[in-house]
Order: sequence, then C-alpha cells, then structure tokens
Amino acid sequence: MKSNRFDDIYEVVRLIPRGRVTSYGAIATYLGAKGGARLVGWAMNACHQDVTIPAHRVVNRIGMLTGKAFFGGNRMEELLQEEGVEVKNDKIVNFESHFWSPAEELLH
DNA sequence: CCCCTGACGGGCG
DNA sequence: TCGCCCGCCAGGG
Repeated sequence: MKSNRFDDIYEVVRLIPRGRVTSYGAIATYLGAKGGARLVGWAMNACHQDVTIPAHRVVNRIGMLTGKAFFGGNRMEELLQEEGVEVKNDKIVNFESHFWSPAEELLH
C-alpha cells in the first residue's frame, strides 16, 4: 500500500456504473493528469488481484480491449458482454454510447 | 545510479 | 487518414 496515488484511480474505477466503460486518459485527466494515462494502466496492472475493482470497464481511448490479455482468454470481453457492452474484434461497439466520463458524470 | 519498458494519448508530417 | 515520435510516472534489471 505504498502507492497512495493509485487509490484515487481505484476509487474512480470502482464508481464506473455497470454496463459503462471509460478510458485510461479520461481517468488521468479527471485526476489532473497525474502521471498521464500510462499510470492508470500501471495502476490497473497493480490492482489486478483486487476483484473489487472492475478493471475490465477501463479501455483505451478508442475502446480497444488492450488489457484483455491480462485477464486471460476472453475473460475481459465476456465480462463486458454480460453487462450489455457489445464487443467485436477486441473493440467495443458504440464506444461513445457506453462511455462514462468521470469529469462530467462524477461531480464530487 | 542509469537504461528500458509499459493495460496511453496527443501532436506532427 | 495512417503512422511515427515524444512526454508522462513507476518499477525492474
């Protein structure tokens, strides 16, 4: 628990509604671009063992499931499909429709 | 202590 | 519109 900076990231990810998705960059921007989008991805990698964090709802800016490999098989894709998020070729269909912007929809 | 890489993103040619 | 390069921070070799 040395990385308290990541706690903010985890908190935001946990707040992503079911059936919605967001991007690494959106979270980074919402938190003031601390370290940029890469740190968000790094945080996801670090918290991967924490099942309370819906990391599968976080994709890159074009809606591609870049972290799919880290879930093993089609795990990430299946989780999204279960929530009603259509995935085609490792990419979210109608990404903008499912997109959840923490900056706009999450006002402390 | 230096160098490289990474679940990214924006800018430029 | 597509592709390359640079910047961002943290961790491992």
